[in-house]
Amino acid sequence: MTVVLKKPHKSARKPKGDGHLRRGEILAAAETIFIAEGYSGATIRKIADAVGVSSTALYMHFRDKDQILLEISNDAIERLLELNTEIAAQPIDPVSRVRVMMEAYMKFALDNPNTYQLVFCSSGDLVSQDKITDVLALGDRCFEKFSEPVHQIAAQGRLRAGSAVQAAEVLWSGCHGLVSLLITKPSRNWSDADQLMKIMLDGLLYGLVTD
Amino acid sequence: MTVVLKKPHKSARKPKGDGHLRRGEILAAAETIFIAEGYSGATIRKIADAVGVSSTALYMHFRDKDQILLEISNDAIERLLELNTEIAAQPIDPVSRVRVMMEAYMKFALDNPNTYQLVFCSSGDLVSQDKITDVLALGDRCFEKFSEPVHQIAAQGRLRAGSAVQAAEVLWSGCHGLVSLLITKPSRNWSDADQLMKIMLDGLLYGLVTD
DNA sequence: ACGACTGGGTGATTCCCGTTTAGTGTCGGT
DNA sequence: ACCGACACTAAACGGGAATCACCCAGTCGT
Repeated sequence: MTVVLKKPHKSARKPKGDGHLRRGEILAAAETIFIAEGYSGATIRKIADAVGVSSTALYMHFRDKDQILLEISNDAIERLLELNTEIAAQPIDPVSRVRVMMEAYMKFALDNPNTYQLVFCSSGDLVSQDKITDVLALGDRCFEKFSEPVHQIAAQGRLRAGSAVQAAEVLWSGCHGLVSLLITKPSRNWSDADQLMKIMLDGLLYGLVTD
Repeated sequence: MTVVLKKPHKSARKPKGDGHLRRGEILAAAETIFIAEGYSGATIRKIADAVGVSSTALYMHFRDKDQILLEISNDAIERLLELNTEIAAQPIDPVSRVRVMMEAYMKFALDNPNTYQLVFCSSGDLVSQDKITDVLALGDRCFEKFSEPVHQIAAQGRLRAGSAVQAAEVLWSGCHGLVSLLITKPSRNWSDADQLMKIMLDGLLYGLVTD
C-alpha cells in the first residue's frame, strides 16, 4: 500500500521568527503519511520530502521520530478523551453511558487505525514504553472517564461479579479485542463490523450487569 | 530487557550431507532469542552469533528473517491447534468445551507472548501479510475448531443474538482483547489476570448463551 | 590417483533506516 | 560594517536486512 507522494519541490526557507510554523507543516505531512502507511511506513526522510525540507530539519522541532508520531497520536487521543467527557456530561443512566462510550471508543479505533495500533497494540517493539508514557497517561484518563459510570453501576449493586475496576477492564478489553483484530487482520473475512460491535456490547453488558 | 548471550565460539562446519542439522540449530537459537527479546530484538546477526556461524549462513536455510520467526510461530500455533483438537475430543457439553478452549487460548497467549504478538497483534508493520498467510491459515483452523462447539450451541437455539460465526468471532475477540492488553501493556497495573479471564469468560458466555 | 563438482560457509558490499556532526547562508540589530 | 542568532543542509555514522562473489573441504566418476 504505497501512496503517491507529491513532487518534493523545495519549500522556501522560513523568515526569521517563523520557524515554529514549520513544526505544524511537519506534523501535517507526518500525519498524512502515518495514516496512509503506518508507523514504519512513515519514514523521517519521506516526511521531510513531503514538507520540502531536509531530513535533518525535523530534528530542530522534534527530539526524534517517535516524538512526531506520538504527538499526532496524542492529539487523536485527546479527541477521544473529549468525546468521553462529552458523553460523561450527558444526562443518561450509567449503563447507557458505558455503552455509548464503548461505541465511541470502537468507532475511534476504526477511524484511526494506525494511531490506535501505535498506542494500544504496540509493546516496546515499535516505541519504547518510556516514550509513550504521555500518551498512555492520556489513555488512562480515558479509561478513568470510562470507569466512572461503571463505578456507578457497581455502587447500585448491579455487577454480576467482580469489582468495578475489574468490570471496566473487561469491558474495555472486549472492545479492544474486537477492533484490534478488525484493524490488524483486515484480510480475514469478518462478519459485519457493526453487528459484531453490537453483539460484543450487548453480550458483555448483559453478562456483567444486572437490570 | 537484554539477555546475556553465550559466547559465540565458532561452530564446526557440518559434514557434507548434514547441512539440515544447522537448520534445527538456527531455529533453536532463534527461538531462545525471540522469546527473550521479541521480534526486533531477534536480529539475524544475533541469531547467527548464537549458532556460531556467519549471518549469511542463515540464508542457506531460510528465505529471510521472517521465515525463521514464522516457522517458530507456526510450531507454537500447531501446539495450540493440538490443544484445541484434544479439547474437541473430550465428552463434555459444548458450552464447557467453548469455555475450556477459551481458557486454553488465553493461557497459550500468556505463555507465549512474543509468538502471540507476532501472529495475532501485528499487521503489515512487522511482517508483510502475505508472508504470514501460512500461520494465519493455522490460526484459522484453530478458530474453526473453536467454532464447532459454538455452532452446536447455535443449533440448540441457545444463542441470544447473532449467528454462530458472529458469536464465535465475538468470543474470540474478547479473549484476544484481554490477553493482548495484558501482554502489550504489562506496566499498567492490572487486576489479577486469572480473575479478569474468569470475568471475561463468565460474562461473555452468560451474555451470549442461554441456559 | 586425481580433477571436477558441489554443498557449507564467509567477507565485503548494498541499501535503507534513524540520528549526529559540522557546518552554510541569511537576516536583524547595533 | 559586522556579529550573532536562526533556518537549514550535506555528509557521515552505526546498525539493521539482504545479496554477491567467492572460498574451501569432501565426494564422486574415471
